[in-house]
Amino acid sequence: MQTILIVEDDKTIAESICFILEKDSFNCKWFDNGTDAIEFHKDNEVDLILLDVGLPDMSGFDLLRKVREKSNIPVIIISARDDESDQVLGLEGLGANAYVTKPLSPRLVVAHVRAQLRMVKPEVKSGDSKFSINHAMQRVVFLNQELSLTPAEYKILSHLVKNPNRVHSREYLMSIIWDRPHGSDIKTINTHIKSIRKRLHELDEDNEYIETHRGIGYSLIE
Amino acid sequence: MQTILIVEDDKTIAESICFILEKDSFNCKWFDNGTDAIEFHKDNEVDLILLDVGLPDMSGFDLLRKVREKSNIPVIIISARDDESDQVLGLEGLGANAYVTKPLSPRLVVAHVRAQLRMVKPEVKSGDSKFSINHAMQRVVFLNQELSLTPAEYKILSHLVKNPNRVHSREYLMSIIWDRPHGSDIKTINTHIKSIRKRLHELDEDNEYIETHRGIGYSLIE
DNA sequence: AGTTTTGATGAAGACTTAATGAAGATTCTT
DNA sequence: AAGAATCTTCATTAAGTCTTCATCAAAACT
Repeated sequence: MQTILIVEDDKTIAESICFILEKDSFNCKWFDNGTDAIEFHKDNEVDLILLDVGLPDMSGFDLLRKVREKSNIPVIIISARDDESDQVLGLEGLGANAYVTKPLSPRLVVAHVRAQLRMVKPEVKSGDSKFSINHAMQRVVFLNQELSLTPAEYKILSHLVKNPNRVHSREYLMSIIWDRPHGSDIKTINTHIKSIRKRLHELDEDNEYIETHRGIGYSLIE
Repeated sequence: MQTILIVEDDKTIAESICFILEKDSFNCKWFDNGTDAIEFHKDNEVDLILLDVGLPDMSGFDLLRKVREKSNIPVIIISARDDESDQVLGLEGLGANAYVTKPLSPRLVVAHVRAQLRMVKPEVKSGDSKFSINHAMQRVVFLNQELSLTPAEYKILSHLVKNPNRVHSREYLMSIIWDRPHGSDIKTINTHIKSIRKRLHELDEDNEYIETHRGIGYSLIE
């Protein structure tokens, strides 16, 4: 059974979506504020989040940001605002996966949920890797030792660890660092990679874990 | 490099989307009708389709249906009609992955593209050929070993691997290397082919995989 | 065969891209 | 507001890649 987290302060909307989702045999958890939702997400396995951007206690985008620090699950944003810049900000900057605007029909929402869940990766077991992630502590563990990383370094390295053996473009890695579109130099990534490599070298002098792909970006080798 | 297929009969829209996607280092292929697009999709590796439902020769939904017979790649539907039933039909019935309505901003489209591709499953190996492509690592795999290639070599060889047993003119191979018109010598290709051959010989001394077609170009033999 | 055309080859130089170290700007803390 | 940590930029150096060129080899043409 897959669990959908609904964060929506309008009780009527939330209930009707819940109703249809549960009829569709999803497990459904509703919160009317961001704080509780984050708390729940921290400690429970959630497969998808339906997120209203207009919440009483925090912006939906802030919540999305928090969620993205921990996981890559699909997030569908519900918004009353049809304003495009919000859409781009949510989607591009923070990795939301779809966008629906109010007034919304429960059926359409369910269609989106299905569309997203259809393509979620089966989780890859971390197994024998030398890397792992301590979500709760915001730390990357390397050779059983916790690395002390700056926020940007953590964001980059944890993403590489979650998606090893594939190339990530500088543009993409940049989008991981920033909360919002930010016009700074793409070469900044080189510097962050440099310092991550330095920290890894301190623990394991011989090996090169982060590979450079000329003209494209970087990858982490397991 | 990931390939995006754009099926859109409005040239202005298609070009502006292409422009931004290519700046974002996607490979972009545009068709203004469904028939050609299906043909291309049949023979080439496509990572995502941007599909306008209002096409001259067939309904976008028909095209989506055809595509779904072959693959599960993400499809983003572009529609002038904001009518909900169309959305549900496309999304739910045929497995489209997202929906944007006109008028659309190229930036928003790109954001959707990224959001979708972020969660696509790793490619599955194709089978009996001695060549395959590791998309995620931007590497060509030959006899189960990953070739270390320069960007230009990768572009050429991966194209040959995707389209084996057919001759590719030097002019065309050049166009694959460059992002923009570039006035350099057509013989440059000879040199790139030379170094690709050299790398292949290191792994398999006897055989000649890349065939020269005098006065025309090269082909890869399976 | 001899001539012409086209491709292969190896190597040099131009060019592009990345790594590096350090300084300046920004943000966060106290 | 001061100080520390972090992020970004910059200049320099290093490495890798692309293109060109001269020469040699192979095929096509007379």
